[in-house]
Amino acid sequence: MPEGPASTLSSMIIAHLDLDAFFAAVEELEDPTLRTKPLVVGGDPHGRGVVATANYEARKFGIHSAMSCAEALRRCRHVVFVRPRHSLYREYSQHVWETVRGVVPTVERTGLDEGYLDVGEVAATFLQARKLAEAVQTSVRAATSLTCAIGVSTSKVVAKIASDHRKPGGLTVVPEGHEASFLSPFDIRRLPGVGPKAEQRLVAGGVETIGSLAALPEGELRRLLPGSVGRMLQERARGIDPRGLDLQTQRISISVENTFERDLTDRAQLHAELRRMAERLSQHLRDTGRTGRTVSTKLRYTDFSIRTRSTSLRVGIDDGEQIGELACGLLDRALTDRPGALRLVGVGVSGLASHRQLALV
DNA sequence: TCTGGGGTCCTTTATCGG
DNA sequence: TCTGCCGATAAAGGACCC
Repeated sequence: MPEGPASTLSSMIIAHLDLDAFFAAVEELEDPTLRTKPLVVGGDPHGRGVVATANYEARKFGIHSAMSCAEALRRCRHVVFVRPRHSLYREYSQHVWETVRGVVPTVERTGLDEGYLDVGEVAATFLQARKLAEAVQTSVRAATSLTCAIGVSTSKVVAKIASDHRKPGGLTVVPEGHEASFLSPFDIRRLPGVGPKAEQRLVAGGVETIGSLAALPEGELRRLLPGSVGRMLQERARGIDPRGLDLQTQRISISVENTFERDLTDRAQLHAELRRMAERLSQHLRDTGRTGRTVSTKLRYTDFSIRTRSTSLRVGIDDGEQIGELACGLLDRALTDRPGALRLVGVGVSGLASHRQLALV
């Protein structure tokens, strides 16, 4: 693709960076004997755990993220299972992003292992952007021994699909003017925002590639994906995505949830579980100097359907007993509306405020 | 004994005061 | 006094993402 010194660019240049099999890669660095083995970071293969990350050895057996660990074990008898160590991943992640900011200062982190870079701030052309992306890859590797894939284009959506294009470790640059033709052949599911539901609807309507979504007549689009979602996805399928980098980092809600080893019906046990989770939540609130005004309880029934009940207070709270009490009341309400055994309960708070804000200023 | 845990955003519906 | 409308906010559900 041509990427010559394209005069002045009115549009953005955005890169998307994605660390390769991040959790698994960290575990391999911590224990190099894992490097040659199929590895899954995730839950209990004999319980209800799922795969968080599989290394590339494990992927050869068809193992991938979100698959149940039991299924992963069936696909490869000698796969090694490791429990996630999130605080370790956070440390590695911080180191990575500090390194990235040394090359491109403006970054939006969208997860421990991925984020967008404002390359346009440092590069004027796509040729320069490519050099910069290579420099990011080199420095991350030098600083942390981790590898990453990067996509560069004029928008978030194209940069993201580009970073996914050559994995692991690849670099894909899609210059201005080539966005739609680059996206066109990809499977519809690769478009961010198209999940299982939208995919099903689109495929039922004969739309299987991003290009055919881009070309879909207005009426057809409205029939398959009503509402603003459809229009937005079609715009993105055409490579049009006005979103800039979102640099604000404040949490909107925090929550704790737990799937039981076996489904639970006993009210006292459920209450005890909620109270323990409320205590954890409360600890987290106090550690970070925040309170929440809205408490919600989440129930997942055996058929996987989800109910939530929530209640709002006039003032924020951080007390574990109080949150637990409210959460139990909400659980009772939900179970009155729809009785049944539960496989998961959760409790969350939103409407967060930081009560040390004034003191810090 | 399929199917985690932590989030965000959007839409619809209910409720309430003016 | 009754009714309708409007806007704001809360509550609930759904889809999606890593």
